[in-house]
Amino acid sequence: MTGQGLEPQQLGAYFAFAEAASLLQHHVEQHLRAEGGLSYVQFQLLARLAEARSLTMTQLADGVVYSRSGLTYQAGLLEQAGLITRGPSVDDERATLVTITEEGLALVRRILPGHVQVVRRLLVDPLSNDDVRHLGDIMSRVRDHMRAQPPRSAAPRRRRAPRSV
Amino acid sequence: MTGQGLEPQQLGAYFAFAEAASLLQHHVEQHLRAEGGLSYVQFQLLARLAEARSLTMTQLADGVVYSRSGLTYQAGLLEQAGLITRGPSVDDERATLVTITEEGLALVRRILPGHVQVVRRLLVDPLSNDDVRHLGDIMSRVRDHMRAQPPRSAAPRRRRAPRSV
DNA sequence: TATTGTTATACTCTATAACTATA
DNA sequence: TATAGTTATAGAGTATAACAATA
Repeated sequence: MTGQGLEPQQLGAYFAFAEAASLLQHHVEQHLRAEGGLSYVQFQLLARLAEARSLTMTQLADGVVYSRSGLTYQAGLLEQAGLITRGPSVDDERATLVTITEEGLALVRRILPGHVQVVRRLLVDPLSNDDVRHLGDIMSRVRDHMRAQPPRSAAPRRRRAPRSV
Repeated sequence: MTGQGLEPQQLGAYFAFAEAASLLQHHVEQHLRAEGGLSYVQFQLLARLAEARSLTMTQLADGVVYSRSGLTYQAGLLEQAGLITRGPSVDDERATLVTITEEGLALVRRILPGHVQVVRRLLVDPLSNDDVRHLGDIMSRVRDHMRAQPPRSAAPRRRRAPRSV
């Protein structure tokens, strides 16, 4: 049964979680921009491609971007910068296959160590090994639970409520 | 000693944390916009004011917004919408005192239950009481550790690296 | 001199709707 | 018909720099 409110402890956990995530993201973004001229989204896209080498737009979008056109926009920037290329897919001629270039790989390799160091310094250092294990376990479950929820990245096309403020 | 890389387990915890935070934020934003026509930032500002009634711009900015002008912009919107008022401070005539209106309070009261329910459904429900306690503890420590790091909200005024992509 | 806040401006990013093409 | 991707467009948001006023 999904109850009503939240206990103070639960609310506190939520607030701490939200602020920690916001702070970490802000620090990481500053580092990525200063070090590689990339936004967080751009870095995530490149990091995925660094592992997979080639992905379709839809595969690339999943979990990173919440609209199709948003990915097209970012892919356009990354292609202009020579970090990726886009070409047709042989399996499915509707699809666009995105491939990381040597320059893209080089950029990821150059930035990644510093990125990891920021994460270590801000997130890992203040925690014990046990904490980190717990955090990974808890967050994996929460993530999987949310992934199973309705709205996903490039899936269905829905409306949007207007901003009233 | 702050070491070099991160173990797979540590990296996994970071990825799960980052994705869970992104997903939660996205769901919460959708709810806030649909239910109250507010962005997440706007809701955070109002929620703070609902508790404190009155805060200076600097106090209000802390932990929510990372630039002064960004807060001025948001405060302008909230004031236009009749949710807050801005006036001079008696203690410090440089300061602007932001006060939430009855309408602002009513809006927060109307939205908060649904907001809490989203957080419960997505973050709290898949966790045990023990998990939640752990999460709160871990995140509080991480948050405090990051708060103690150099860059803070409306503090010093620094440069920004150009976007190269 | 340092701090508080605003303004002007430029830019990044996101998302909806309409469209093309292939499955 | 459904899916993959692009384009056009409009709007929201952010941040830097320059500025005015008070401490």
